[in-house]
Amino acid sequence: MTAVSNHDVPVPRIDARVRQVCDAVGHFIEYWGFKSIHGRVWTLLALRRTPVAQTDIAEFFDVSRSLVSAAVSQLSEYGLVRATEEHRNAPYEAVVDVWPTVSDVLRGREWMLVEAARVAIEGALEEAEVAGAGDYDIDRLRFLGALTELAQTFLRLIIGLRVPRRLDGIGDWVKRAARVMRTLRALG
Amino acid sequence: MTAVSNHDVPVPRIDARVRQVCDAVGHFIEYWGFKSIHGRVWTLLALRRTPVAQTDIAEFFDVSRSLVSAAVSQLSEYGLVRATEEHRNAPYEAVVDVWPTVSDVLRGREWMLVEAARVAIEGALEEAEVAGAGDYDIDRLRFLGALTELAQTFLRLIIGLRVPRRLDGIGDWVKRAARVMRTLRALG
DNA sequence: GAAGTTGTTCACAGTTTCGTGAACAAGTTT
DNA sequence: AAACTTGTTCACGAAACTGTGAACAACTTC
Repeated sequence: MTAVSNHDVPVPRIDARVRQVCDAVGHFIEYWGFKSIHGRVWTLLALRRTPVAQTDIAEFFDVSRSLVSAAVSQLSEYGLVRATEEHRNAPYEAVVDVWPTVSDVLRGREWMLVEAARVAIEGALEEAEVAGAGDYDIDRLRFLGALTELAQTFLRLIIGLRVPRRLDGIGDWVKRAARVMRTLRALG
Repeated sequence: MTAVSNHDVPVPRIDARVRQVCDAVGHFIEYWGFKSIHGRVWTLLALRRTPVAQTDIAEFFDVSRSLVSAAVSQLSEYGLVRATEEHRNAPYEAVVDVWPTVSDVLRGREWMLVEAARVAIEGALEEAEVAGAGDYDIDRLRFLGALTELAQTFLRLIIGLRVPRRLDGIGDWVKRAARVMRTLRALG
């Protein structure tokens, strides 16, 4: 695929649309601790019918091969992408079932953060009992403690959740989830 | 409060514990699009029984007054903190009910991101119908579209949710939420 | 096996982010 | 009103992040 032959083959218009989808997913997951390039690469692999080589990916997004190499290797570690063959130059495909990874991230990252807060609050409460609360409002501290436990309850449950993997059945899932959430909302 | 008199007054040990709590909260909210200093300042104000001046805040965290000034003014815009009097040097207190702000953030930030993805996917699907799908798997594209709608359903419901404001009653809330989440889990 | 292609590594440039300190404005105290 | 304290603004460093290009290693093809 040299420059000359490339000149004669017009880029399909669908490519531009798919690129927009990849960018949107990239932006979205940027707010979830991943990098934009990870979302873009995963989305492209998820949408392509056949596995894609790193060179193609780099060309598609107009970025360097080094960037794609790093992104693919990290996505591979996360288990979000896999090589279709054994050898080094094998093209990659997306792992469509991303929930195990999302679940792991929540368990690893969010849980640790909340747990650190809970421990700190616990320590402050003990110190307050021993040496006095000083300028601080102990009830507020207890409230924060209760909130961390609430967060941990949710995290535990969300981690155990099952998210639909295939297209069929997702409609029902949405409806049932909506009904349950309405119930939850009424309780608040 | 000069350097000399300060030398004689030992820093209460509870302060160090509270600082740890503030740091933990700061780290946590860093993953939610805010800055660490915002979480630290809000937490200190929330835990102090009386309003706090900016100079005190800066001293407490050992950061510059300029940083605190910016942080407080942004927290003020968010409605997470408020001056207790009208004049410029008034000390600040925390707004404990943070849910309206969290809700706004979700509505503003997350919704826009998901909506952008949905629109892009919609466009790609239309293009595929007109000009053909090329190398792409249309079912996968439809699946992504269904996921964005699922996400939007959840966002809509979460935005309408009520989170407890006071300490009393939070225990019940946690229990009921847990029961509902177990139900949801069983559906998945 | 020589030449070309693909993936990896690494030092580096461009940008963004975080926080500082100095200068200034606003308010307080004596 | 002079001296001091407090809050604001802004230009600026330090550090982190993103992506690049060149050099190299692993593979393929002719």
